[in-house]
Amino acid sequence: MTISPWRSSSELARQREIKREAVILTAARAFRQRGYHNTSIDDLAALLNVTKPTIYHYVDNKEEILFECFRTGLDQIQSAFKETRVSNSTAIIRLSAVMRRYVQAITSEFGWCMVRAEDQDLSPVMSSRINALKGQIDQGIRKLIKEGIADGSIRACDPKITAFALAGGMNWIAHWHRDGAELSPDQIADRFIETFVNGLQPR
Amino acid sequence: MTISPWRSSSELARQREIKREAVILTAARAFRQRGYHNTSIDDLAALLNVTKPTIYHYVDNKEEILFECFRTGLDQIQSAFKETRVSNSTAIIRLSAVMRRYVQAITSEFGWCMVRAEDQDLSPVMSSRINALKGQIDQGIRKLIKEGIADGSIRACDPKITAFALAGGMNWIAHWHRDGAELSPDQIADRFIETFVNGLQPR
DNA sequence: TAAGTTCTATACTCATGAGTATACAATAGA
DNA sequence: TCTATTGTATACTCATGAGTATAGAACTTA
Repeated sequence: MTISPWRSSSELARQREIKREAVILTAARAFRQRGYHNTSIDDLAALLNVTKPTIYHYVDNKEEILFECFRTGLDQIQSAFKETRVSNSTAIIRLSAVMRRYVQAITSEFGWCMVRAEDQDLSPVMSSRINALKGQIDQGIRKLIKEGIADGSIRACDPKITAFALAGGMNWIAHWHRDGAELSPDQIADRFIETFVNGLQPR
Repeated sequence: MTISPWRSSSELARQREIKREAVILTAARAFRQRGYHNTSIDDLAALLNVTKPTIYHYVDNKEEILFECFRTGLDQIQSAFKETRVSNSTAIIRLSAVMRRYVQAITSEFGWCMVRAEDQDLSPVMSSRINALKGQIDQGIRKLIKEGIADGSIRACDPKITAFALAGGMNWIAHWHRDGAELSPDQIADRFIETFVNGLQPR
C-alpha cells in the first residue's frame, strides 16, 4: 500500500471494476433464474437500480456479459485442475478432488451460465472461445482417466465416453440444484463420487 | 380398409396430421441446430416451402410446437419403461434396457427438445406439464434403483442422487452427440451402461 | 475555482419476430 | 355447376428489446 499521487485514479479503476463485477454477478443470477433470452438489459439495469446506458458503460454488449459469467464459473474448475497437478496421489484420488470442486462450481451462481450458455446464443467468435475453454476441461478429465488406467487406480475404459458421462452428470446438476436444498454441494459431490467410483453393482 | 362414404374426409384428416407432423419434425431439427429462440416461425415456414400463416393453420403458437417436440421424444422413453415392466429380470437388467432406449431417444432428432427445452422458454402452464412428464421419468428411474437395492442387483445407494447422475449423464449426450459420429447410439449406450454399472474402480 | 474526465439518465432508433385480418385458390359434396 | 370448407398467401399490427445520441451531473486534478 504505497501512498502515491495515482492512488485516487487507481481507486477509481477499482470502483469501476467493482461495479462491472456487480453487473456480471447480477446477470448470472438473473440468467440462472429467467434464462438468457428472457433477461433484458433493462431487467438487469432495474435490478441494479440504474438505467440501460449505465450497463453499457461497463460492458460492450449482452454477449460479453454472458461470456464473463461463463468464464468466472469456469475459472473455478480450472483452478481445481491446477491444484491437483502438484499432488502425487493416485489419479482416482485426484479425479475425485476435481469432481468435488467441479460440483461446487456448478452449484455456484455461475453454474447455469457455464452449463447452459449455448453456442446458439453466441456469435461464432464467442462460441469458439467458449468451446475452446470447455475443451480444456474435457481434456483434463480424460487425462486424469488415462493416468488412472496407467497407474491402476481406474478400470480400463473408454476415456472419452467416460469423461462425457462424468461431466454430463455433474453439469446436469445445474438443472435441478436450487440454493438451500437439503443436500449441500459437498454432500452432492460425495454421492456423485461414490456413484461413479463404485458403480451400481454390489461388490 | 372399409370403403365408406367418409373415406375422403378421414383421408383429409390424415393428410392434415401428416402435415402437422412435418411441422413438428422440421421444428425439432431446426431447434436442435439453431436453438428455440433463434428459430423463427418464418424460418420453419421457409424450410417447409410455405408461409407463416400456413404453420399457424396446424399449430396454435410456437410454444405448442416445442411442447410437441418434447412430448414426441419423451414418448420413446416412456414406452421403454412400459416394455420393461413386463420383464421379470433383475432390476439392474431392466435399468440397463431402459438406459439403452433412453440413449436412443436422446440421440434422436427430438433429443435436443427433450433436454434443452427450458422452463424459461415456456409459459407456466406448459412448464408444469413438461415438468410433470419429466418427473415421471425421474421417478421411474428411482423406482428401478430401489427395486435393484431390494433384489440385491444394485448396491445400496441414494436413489435420488444416483438417478440424477444417470439421467444427467445421458441427457448431456444431446449436447455433444452429432449425427454421423463415430459411435452409434447403441455403442454409446453400451459404454454408458458399463460406466455406471461397473464404476471407475478396478475389481 | 476552472477544465477535463467519468458516470448516469432521457429519449430515442431500428430490427426482429410472434401472431392476425383479409382475400384468394382448391377441393368436396349436392 | 353451385356452395361450403379447407388451405395458403399477401400484407399487415404490435410488442419487445438491443443498442445509441445527446446532455447534464459529479468528481478529479490543477
